[in-house]
Amino acid sequence: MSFDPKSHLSELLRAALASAAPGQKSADIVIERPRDPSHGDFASNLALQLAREIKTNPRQIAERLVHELPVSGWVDKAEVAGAGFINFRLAASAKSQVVKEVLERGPDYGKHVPMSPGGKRPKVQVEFVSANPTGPLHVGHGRGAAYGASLACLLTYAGFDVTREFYVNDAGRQMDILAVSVWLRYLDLHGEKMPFPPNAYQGDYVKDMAEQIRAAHGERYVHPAAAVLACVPPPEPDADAHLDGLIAAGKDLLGEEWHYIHQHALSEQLADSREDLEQYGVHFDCWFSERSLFDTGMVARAVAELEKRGHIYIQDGAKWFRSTTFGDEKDRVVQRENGLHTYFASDIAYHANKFERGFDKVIDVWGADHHGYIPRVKGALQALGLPVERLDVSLVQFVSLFRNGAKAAMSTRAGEYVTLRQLREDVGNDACRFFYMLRKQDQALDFDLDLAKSQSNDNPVYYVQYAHARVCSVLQQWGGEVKSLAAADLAPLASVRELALCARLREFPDMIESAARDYAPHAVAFYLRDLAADFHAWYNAERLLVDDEAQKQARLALAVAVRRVISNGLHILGVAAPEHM
RNA sequence: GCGCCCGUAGCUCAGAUGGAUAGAGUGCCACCCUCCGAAGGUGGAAGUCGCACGUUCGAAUCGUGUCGGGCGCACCA
Repeated sequence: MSFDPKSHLSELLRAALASAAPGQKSADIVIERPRDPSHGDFASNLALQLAREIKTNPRQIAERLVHELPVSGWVDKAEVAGAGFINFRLAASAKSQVVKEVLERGPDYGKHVPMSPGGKRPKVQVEFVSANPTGPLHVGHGRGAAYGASLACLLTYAGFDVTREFYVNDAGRQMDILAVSVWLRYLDLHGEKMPFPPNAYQGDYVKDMAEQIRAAHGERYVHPAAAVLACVPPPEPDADAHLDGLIAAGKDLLGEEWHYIHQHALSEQLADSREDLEQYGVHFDCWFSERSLFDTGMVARAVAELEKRGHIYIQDGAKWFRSTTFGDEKDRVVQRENGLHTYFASDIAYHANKFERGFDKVIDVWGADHHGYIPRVKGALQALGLPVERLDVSLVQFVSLFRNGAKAAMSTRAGEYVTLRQLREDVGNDACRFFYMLRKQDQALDFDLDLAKSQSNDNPVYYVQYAHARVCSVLQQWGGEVKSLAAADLAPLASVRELALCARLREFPDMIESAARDYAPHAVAFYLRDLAADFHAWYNAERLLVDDEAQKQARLALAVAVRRVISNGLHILGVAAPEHM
């Protein structure tokens, strides 16, 4: 049976309240941890809140409450302080109790169990990264990936049944541009020279794919440059019309074989992203294809449903969704004049599908530049009669790269970017994942490449990992059976540092809960840094392997508990907990 | 012009539901290994929480205004 100080103190206060102020016995009781340790281990502002209601000096109320407080073996002292706070000091035994709990629950310490009687965990989906498969992932995707993966794991700890999903944008113009880019490079390899459009994909990976196709299929897809350019408008003045003309020429000349090039480019890029992410420790349960929404008719059905509900009108030959009804700044096209559906239309179908899959919560992790997109998506869900409050969008702000003190350009199209892969090779997976979590997601991040690399030894991740490795090292020298420590008598843990460390361990589940509620995995990184600091301070102040056997057992038990919580926390962040460094 | 995010120590950033003397890291200064890993620890200096009003017992936190920075306002995805 574990001991929870907050609920215990709250019960005590509830009892005191019933006799001190019966009229207010159902008031909210908040127990918080004071910042300043001299204010005790826990505090309540109950008297301050009651003061307004019952028009009495808060200090008087607090005095009365303390007087009526039932006696408890866990509480050493309850006193009135400041304007009317009630400060509690716990008995040492109440504080060190947490060590036992950590050792018993092990990898599950910090995990919340479902409160409902049926024990069913709410289903939540986290969709993140969802980068266009038109080139390598870059450092911006790296942030979204680190954030989404950590958030998903955090939510698992918080008691949710989590599904991680990647939405594959395998339909639409961007993929056609990639396919035509590959084809043009391929033609170039066969001596069919023509200017490569500046708004096509420039990266070397495009040439690599062209080379692969030549190696596998020789001249099969070759057409003379003159034939390709025959009906294509010139790049000036409309570069997009030129590019679309090239795409049309490709589809026309290649017929069914256009599909091969398109498919090859798609599967190559997707495989590359998937491998990159797996190496980064980011795993997805589901890769959801945008094209499948068209193939199964779901996009058309979604639009038809909106139409049936009277939210669609036709103007200039296009079908518009009246999103202004739901607070959007203007109405949006769902089906163009040429009959093709917009990306927005497939996104409506996609979100409707998410809801059909029965998630209690759907979380979209988007780049901050998509924030203007939120009202129209929520509006569409509302128009379809779906429970829109189940959708949360978490915006991840931009990553700006700084190299040699200057902001580096980053455009996939231009091929000027630093890939996630390069970044990982430079600073390492652990430092990379942790570095991203050192900043709140809605805060713009300046990633100084030179600094990240040169300071990699000062990176906070090593500080945390070092605490873990130190415990491992001590245990090795001790040479005893770690499991036996679960039975250790914790009474010798009495110093200020030891009890502070215990309090820190006690915070872990609360931290998980609030971080999960706020979708804020960065809180885990900050917590770990604090925990490691408490541990290092204790380690330097007191020896663990002392002669006194009881003392040694208790201290080792505490050290093992610290190691366990560090490892659980690092696991959430996708960072290794090494035994040696 | 309209909308969203942000403004906290020299620098980089935390600060849930409003709470007590606003905190870390880094940089700077002074110290600590014959002793479990010094990738560590101890102490010090460093602040008008952009600014101004307002709400109240109490505001970095909530409201209004204002200044400064970022992003977005497609029949692209």
